[in-house]
Amino acid sequence: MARGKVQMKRIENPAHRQVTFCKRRAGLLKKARELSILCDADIGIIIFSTHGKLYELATKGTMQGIIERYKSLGTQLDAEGYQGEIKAQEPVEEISMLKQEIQLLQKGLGYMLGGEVGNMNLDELNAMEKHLEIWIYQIRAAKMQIMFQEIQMLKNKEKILKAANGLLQEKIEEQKVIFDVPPMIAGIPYPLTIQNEIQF
Amino acid sequence: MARGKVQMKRIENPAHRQVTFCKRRAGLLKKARELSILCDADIGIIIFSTHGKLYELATKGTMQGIIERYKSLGTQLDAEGYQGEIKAQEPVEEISMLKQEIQLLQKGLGYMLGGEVGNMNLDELNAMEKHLEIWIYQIRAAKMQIMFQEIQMLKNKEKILKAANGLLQEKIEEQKVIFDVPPMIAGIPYPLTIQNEIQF
DNA sequence: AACTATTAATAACC
DNA sequence: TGGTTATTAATAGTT
Repeated sequence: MARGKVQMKRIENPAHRQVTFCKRRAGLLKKARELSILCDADIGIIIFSTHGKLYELATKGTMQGIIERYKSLGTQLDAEGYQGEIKAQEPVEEISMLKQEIQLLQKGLGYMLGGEVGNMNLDELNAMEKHLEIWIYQIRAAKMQIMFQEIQMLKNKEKILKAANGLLQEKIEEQKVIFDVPPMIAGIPYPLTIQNEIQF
Repeated sequence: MARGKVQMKRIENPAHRQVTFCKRRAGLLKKARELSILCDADIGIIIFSTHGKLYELATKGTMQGIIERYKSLGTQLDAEGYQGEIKAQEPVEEISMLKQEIQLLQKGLGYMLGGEVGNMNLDELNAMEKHLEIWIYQIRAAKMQIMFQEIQMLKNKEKILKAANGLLQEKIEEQKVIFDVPPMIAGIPYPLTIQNEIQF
């Protein structure tokens, strides 16, 4: 659209191609944002450059959200059924999702804190902030859950071990009574008096 | 781009909005195809209209392929780096600091999400975002620290209890040998075979 | 859906 | 990279 019509084929000159990629990519994303605002559409765009660098846009929620929406709709149309559930039931899946969220968060922050802010209006910034909040919440919640689970597990272990210790002590006492054993010299440290101190 | 400049906000007239959606959607997809051809980029676009209708474009492979590529890249980047050094000062002081940060964060969020954004300029928003980032980082790091400490403590407890159990068992064995006691009928569950399952 | 008067995007150049 | 400008491309309002 300027200084001569362009042929619709791959630009061979790498420098030229890079410049065009930059400019047209910006234009495409702008058009997408405009369409989303004007027509209230939810749009997700993923762009991989020749050398595999990722550029993305998600106009309403997150890319993750759009992909899930896409898949949920896709599986309706397609009997093949893919892997549908991204609902993070499996730990591995959860961790994967977490990492994605973190990446999104970082990307969003980078976008905002970089020089691109000048091109965003207040509504866009507002939306970005809401996303931020959601992302943070999700990340925090997921991590908390994992850690709480570990704590719960360890507490259970402790409980079981304490109970086992109790039984063992009882047994020793029984044996002492039955066989009238004199107390051992090398005393065993009483297991219920563990200090809540942290040792590294 | 024609017969008058357009306001960047949602078109309220439904018929008008629908027409614009059609035209601009076509334009967007055309631009995407051009970018893909000219610059050899792999592009995926997902569009959901207001009423949930799906439009999509995948320039090279399938949308599925693009999504998988996107996800693999997302999970590839590891979220290391928050192992940060929060100087474990006095617990009370730390908690107090934490509370202050949370208060600040909540205040900031309330401010931003409460519609006051209109009165803030881009620089102010930018500053607020940076604060947000810092606050989140600090809160997360501090919480992590506390939880790691608890986990560490519980692991130590477990270790000590296991050791104690071992000693007690040995003692029982000794007594069995010394006094030739027949094995007890009510066996004690072997304490080192605790499952890593979570009980609530 | 087709037609244009305009605006928006951008190819080439710096 | 990041600007400028001559042109082309997209499209808002209209028919």
